[in-house]
Amino acid sequence: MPELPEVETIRRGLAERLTGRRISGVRVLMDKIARPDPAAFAAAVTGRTIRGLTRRGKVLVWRLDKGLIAGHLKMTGRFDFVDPGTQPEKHTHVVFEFEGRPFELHYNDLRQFGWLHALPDDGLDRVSFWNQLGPDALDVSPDRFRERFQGRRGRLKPLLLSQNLVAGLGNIYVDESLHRAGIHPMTTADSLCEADIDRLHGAMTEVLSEAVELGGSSISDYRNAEGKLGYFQTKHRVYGKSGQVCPVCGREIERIKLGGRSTCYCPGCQPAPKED
DNA sequence: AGTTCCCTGAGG
DNA sequence: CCTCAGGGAACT
Repeated sequence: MPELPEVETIRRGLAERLTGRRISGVRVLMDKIARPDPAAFAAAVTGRTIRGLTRRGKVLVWRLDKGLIAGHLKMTGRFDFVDPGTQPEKHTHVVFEFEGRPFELHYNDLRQFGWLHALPDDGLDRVSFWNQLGPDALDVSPDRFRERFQGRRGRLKPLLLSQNLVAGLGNIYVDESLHRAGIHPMTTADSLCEADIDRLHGAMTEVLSEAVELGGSSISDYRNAEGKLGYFQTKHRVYGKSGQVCPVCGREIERIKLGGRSTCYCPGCQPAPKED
């Protein structure tokens, strides 16, 4: 489940090895992963040199000398550097080869929800997902954050998950940010005062930047591009910890369903909002 | 605003 | 066998 800190960690790993490198060949093993279609993807990408990688929310963008690749890992997407000629694994869907054969890069995705989209330089704005993407969660000012949430009637958990308000948070970092801010996930945004929203922004910024520093959270099978684990999961206070004791106040962490997502919170640190 | 679907593997 | 996990699109 790569969210912002994991995608950022992967971005750094890819940038280190790929910047300045020329793609000599691409093999698409699962058609639906490569957009707009496998042939167009391979044609657009083959022979191109990678200038660098950027990120907005959970979307990775490879900047090429001509055109770009936008990619989304969804929950189980992974990039693996492997020796040239390595047999693709069961769930390897795209293989990149590079000039001089220093290594191959295998895109692996067990659930096949992720995608890689080859686009012309000005093409990102034509992808609806990009158009609707809010500002990056690590790049949004307190003022802008306040503007985006103030007065909204929805509950905070689904609002924070929706990428068009702020981009990059998933289930882990929403639960962790709300706990650090001391705000119950069912609270509606319009019931927060300015100071509450600022505190939420601060908590989110802290959680995300600490997670980036530790290389993200390795729960289930997340690895960075070098196959290494992240360590932020050791700092989780509520995510995946229902029934355990809150490290801050000692109350038992509870789990509810909200917007179809399992949601963990501490009833001590995050008191329930007044009834609707 | 809530539900369903996409997909596979893990766990009951 | 069933249910759950999850990001986001596409419904209702």
